[in-house]
Amino acid sequence: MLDSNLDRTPPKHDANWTLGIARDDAFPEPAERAARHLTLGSRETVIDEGDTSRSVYLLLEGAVMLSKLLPDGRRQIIELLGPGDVFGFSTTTRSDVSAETLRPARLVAYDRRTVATSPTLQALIAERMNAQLCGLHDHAMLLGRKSAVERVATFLMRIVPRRGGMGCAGPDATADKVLVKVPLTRQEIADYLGLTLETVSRAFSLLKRSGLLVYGRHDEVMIADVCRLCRTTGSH
Amino acid sequence: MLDSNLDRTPPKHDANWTLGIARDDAFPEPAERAARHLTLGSRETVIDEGDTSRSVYLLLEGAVMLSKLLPDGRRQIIELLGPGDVFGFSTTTRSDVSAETLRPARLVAYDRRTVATSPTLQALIAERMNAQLCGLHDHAMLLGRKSAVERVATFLMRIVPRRGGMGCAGPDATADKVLVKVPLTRQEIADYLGLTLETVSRAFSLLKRSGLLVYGRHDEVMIADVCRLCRTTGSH
DNA sequence: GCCGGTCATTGATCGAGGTCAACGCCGCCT
DNA sequence: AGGCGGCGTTGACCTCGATCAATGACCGGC
Repeated sequence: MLDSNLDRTPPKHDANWTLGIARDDAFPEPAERAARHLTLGSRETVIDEGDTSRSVYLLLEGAVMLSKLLPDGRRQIIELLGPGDVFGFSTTTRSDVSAETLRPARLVAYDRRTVATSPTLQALIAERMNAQLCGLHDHAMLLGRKSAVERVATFLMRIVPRRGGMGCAGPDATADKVLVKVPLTRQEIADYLGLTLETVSRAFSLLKRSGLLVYGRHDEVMIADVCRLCRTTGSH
Repeated sequence: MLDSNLDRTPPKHDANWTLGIARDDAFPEPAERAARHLTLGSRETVIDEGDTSRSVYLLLEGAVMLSKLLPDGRRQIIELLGPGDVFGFSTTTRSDVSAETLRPARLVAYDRRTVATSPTLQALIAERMNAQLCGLHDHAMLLGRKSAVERVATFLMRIVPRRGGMGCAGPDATADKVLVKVPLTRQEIADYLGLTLETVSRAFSLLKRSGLLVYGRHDEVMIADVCRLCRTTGSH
């Protein structure tokens, strides 16, 4: 299914990178040659767990989620990715996770061997892996030791724009109230947090009743008190 | 992965193994000027969560565990490391995890800036990060979706020497029975698996009663039927 | 040997979250 | 408009694992 998307790849590089880490023309020549650009819509599969792949993907724009399945169908959403994040690692030639876009996305796929020959690219990717490793450490703490409400509060803090789960107390210009768009269904949030959808729903209701949350419509939530929400994550 | 087999020969630290970067008897060489060699005993702290550090550590021999604490004291053991694994990443200059040896260990600490300037070292480390990332993916699945017995079975499979959690069904030369040394207390296993020590103990007892396990003494366990144990991990 | 400390096992009970089920809301389709 | 299907909420009940507590096994020191 990855390949079906290849032919729609726009060869144009009007790509002004979101992160400013790198621009197309700044990449080492070999890397550029083996790079495939992908443009995907919302809710499209990038790769399935077990599929053969030698690519490392760099997400330029949009959002992607990585997930794994157990043989009996239990699912765990492993990681939520934003612009600049990388994925597609594996110890074999088969992907150890599935990847699906949560909204329209642009990404670049590099051949893994190519990456190894390009120090610049290697460094860029290593830098992100580093950060994502730390994110997974936090997530392991969440999955292993936090209560349902703490998990949901942590999740909400993570999707607050420009905060990334940090800096609750800082003299932030943004108000106490933030409107957040939740790009996942309750079932997906549950699979991400190691809960059931009912428990997630109950935690939302509880936070709403406590005055920490006010519903916008559809898939939007207004966080009424960011600091108090942050304090219920268990991490502060 | 952590390897509990006592007599397994550690990788020789010749030029091929460490790519010439970490030879005990030949440092400071150009690439190694910023490398510090450490030799630690069992149960020693390498670094504490929050400590300032600009180092990346490469474990040459022994075993190390990484853990995190919540402000209220809840602990999660994030990762168990064996020879060849790396740690010490962070998005800031402060370590996001604590690291403690589980048995006598030898390791090398590289300055992070040095790593960035050495493609060889960078590649070596990226390769391991890749593998450890996949390990963390598996662990997220365990923490989010597996039952207590499945977690303990998975844990045991992970510490079976030379299997690393894989290859249960293969035409493996090793017998059905394996003697495994468990280098963690029940409390530590619990903190690794997101359980309590009592639940871990009960799971052990249950596996023993089912005939999958026979106790050696102390901290040793004889796995009586590796294949059946593997099937109770939930992953196969 | 005896004693004290640490770690593991086992039992009894409790509770957070899972399961099962009913219902509500909303967008979509004919 | 009416009906349908997907998603979310809420309630009732149950279960798995947490908690509280007692006992046991082992080890080192004297």
